[in-house]
Amino acid sequence: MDEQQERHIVTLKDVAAASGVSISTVSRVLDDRTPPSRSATAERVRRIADDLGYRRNMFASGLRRGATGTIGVLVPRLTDHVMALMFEAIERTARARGSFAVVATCGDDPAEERRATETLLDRNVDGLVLATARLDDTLPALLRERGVPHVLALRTDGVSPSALGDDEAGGYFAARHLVDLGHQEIAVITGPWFTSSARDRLAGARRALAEGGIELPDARVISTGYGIESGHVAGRSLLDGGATRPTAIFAANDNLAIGVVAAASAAGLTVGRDVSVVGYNDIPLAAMLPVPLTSVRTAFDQIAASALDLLGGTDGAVTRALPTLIPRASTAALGR
Amino acid sequence: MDEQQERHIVTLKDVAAASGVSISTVSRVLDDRTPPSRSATAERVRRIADDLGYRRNMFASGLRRGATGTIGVLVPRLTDHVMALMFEAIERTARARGSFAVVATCGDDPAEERRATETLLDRNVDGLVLATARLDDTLPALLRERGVPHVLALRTDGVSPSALGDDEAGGYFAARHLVDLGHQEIAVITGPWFTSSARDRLAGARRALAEGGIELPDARVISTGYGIESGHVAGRSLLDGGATRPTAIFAANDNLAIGVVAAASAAGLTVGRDVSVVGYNDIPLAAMLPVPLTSVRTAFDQIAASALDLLGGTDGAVTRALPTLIPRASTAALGR
DNA sequence: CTGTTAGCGCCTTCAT
DNA sequence: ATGAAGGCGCTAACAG
Repeated sequence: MDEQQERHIVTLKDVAAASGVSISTVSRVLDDRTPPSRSATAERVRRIADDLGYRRNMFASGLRRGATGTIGVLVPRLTDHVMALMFEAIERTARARGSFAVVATCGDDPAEERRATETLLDRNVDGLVLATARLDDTLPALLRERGVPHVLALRTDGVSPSALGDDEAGGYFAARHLVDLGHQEIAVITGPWFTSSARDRLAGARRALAEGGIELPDARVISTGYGIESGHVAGRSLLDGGATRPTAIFAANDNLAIGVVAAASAAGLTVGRDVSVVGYNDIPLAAMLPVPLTSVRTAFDQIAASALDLLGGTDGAVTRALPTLIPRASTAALGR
Repeated sequence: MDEQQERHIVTLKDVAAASGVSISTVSRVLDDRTPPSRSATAERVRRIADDLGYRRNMFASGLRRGATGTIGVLVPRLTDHVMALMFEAIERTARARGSFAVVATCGDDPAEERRATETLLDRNVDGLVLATARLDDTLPALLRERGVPHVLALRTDGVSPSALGDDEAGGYFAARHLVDLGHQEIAVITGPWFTSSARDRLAGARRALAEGGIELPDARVISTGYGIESGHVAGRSLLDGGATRPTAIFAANDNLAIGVVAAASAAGLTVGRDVSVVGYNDIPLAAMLPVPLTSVRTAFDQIAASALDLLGGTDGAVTRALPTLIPRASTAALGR
């Protein structure tokens, strides 16, 4: 279809020459930020630009305008399914709003986080979405000082604008579900203590248990990482406990839950019969496990939308998207 | 530590003024592409630039130089663990070589793939890594015509430079492993037929079976998607078959294998005893499943390194990184 | 609405 | 080794 050989890259000058108007006119006609003119020349210029295969040079354009139509996203790692889902949601949302999302990964290392942030800022992003916040992190404060537009996603430092899931409610739903099934011996495995999500999910679970008049001794609360391995270790320590073994476990993350399930299998227990397990986030895999996993579904799209809203917004707001409990076979009433 | 308030962004001009030299000198001193000068002024300028918190404006710089130090990566989706692993490997490698990797996702839709490619090219990437190639895809041809530096990763169209895993060898290892365990009734579930990886893995499996003098009837070969769900469906159809049921299944992807395992559980079969299952890629989850999954480990880092090598290279080469079989509990000798 | 003019910040000849 | 000058492609004032 396209016959033009793009050996030479088409610039505004070429389009101007071909249309017999000035460069500025072309620039204005092709400006996508204003409602497009419907005048005859405008139409013609647009057609010619299209025929020639003109594409705006983002460097030149970005140099001149302030903004770049790019937002930077920082996540610990994309191999964490939760982060991949979050980023894809942000990417979709950004695209729908006409911008482009670039991602950088930084593991769990604050120094690396700084470095990655600088890298993104160097690329003149219009704003930053951080899915890395620790409660003890000073990066958000630094960004606030520097006046860099930013928003925290999934986790908060308690100060900067944040687009969160309602982790307290999610934790409540999960634990309430177990209580409703008649469980009394319940344990909670929560994520790293430096994440707001870990604390809030535990707080929600505590509320549900308190309502049911159920004790949650400290020995039944384990704070650990967010990886499968952590769940495996925690699960083993909970399930090997013989008589004191809990009949139900709320893992504050599907990875943890998967680790727990593996530990249960290894201990000869059947999940959904001998022990009930609830996860969190409802990653697609949850539904496809040998024993489908009950989980709390996080509204990633809603969080992404809020995040981009807040990026534009004026000052420190916090949104909390309500999650949904998805009951599956991994949880069952006590005593079958 | 940094005391300067970056209200005003520091440019070369500022550094020049503060050091009492010309802009061009500063520009030269700070040019990271050439071996850094060790002269007195050079050292001083570098120090001042650092103190002032100077950061090169990539737009201005990119506008002037041709290159941007950015490579674009195109993947179908990051929620596919394989793609997340591939991208992270590319990101790491790129960073180690001083560039930055940006990713775009495009699903399985060729039209969307074009759009995403244009988006990346608009951002003046120095080159493109595509992990999306279909055998019937015309995008690589288009890029070749246009002279856009690019390399295909994981999958090839058979023409453009490609950094692949040795899928034929991997398929061979997987099937050979099953043959060695004494299995005779073996089925293969392979990925979409438009991917070179699906075809090559099947070809390797065929070779191993042929060596063992084992038949692979067409009914025992299923070509499907690369998702868990596809594996579940395929697994069900293979395992429900009563007497004709295979004793071992090679799934050309861990997702497929997980789906098969779920189907096996649902059919009341114990994986590793009643049926052996081999996956492919050895995603971290594979080792953590209730029954740890035997899989063929893909050398993502090696593929990433080759990909970036080929991006710089002259013309159409193909590299194939040798994978490794990782035996686990999901495969066992026939008859226990 | 259109064209002219003047840079955005940086890099790179070309002279010194 | 250094400085002066021009321009990458685009956009934002400023006239007309």
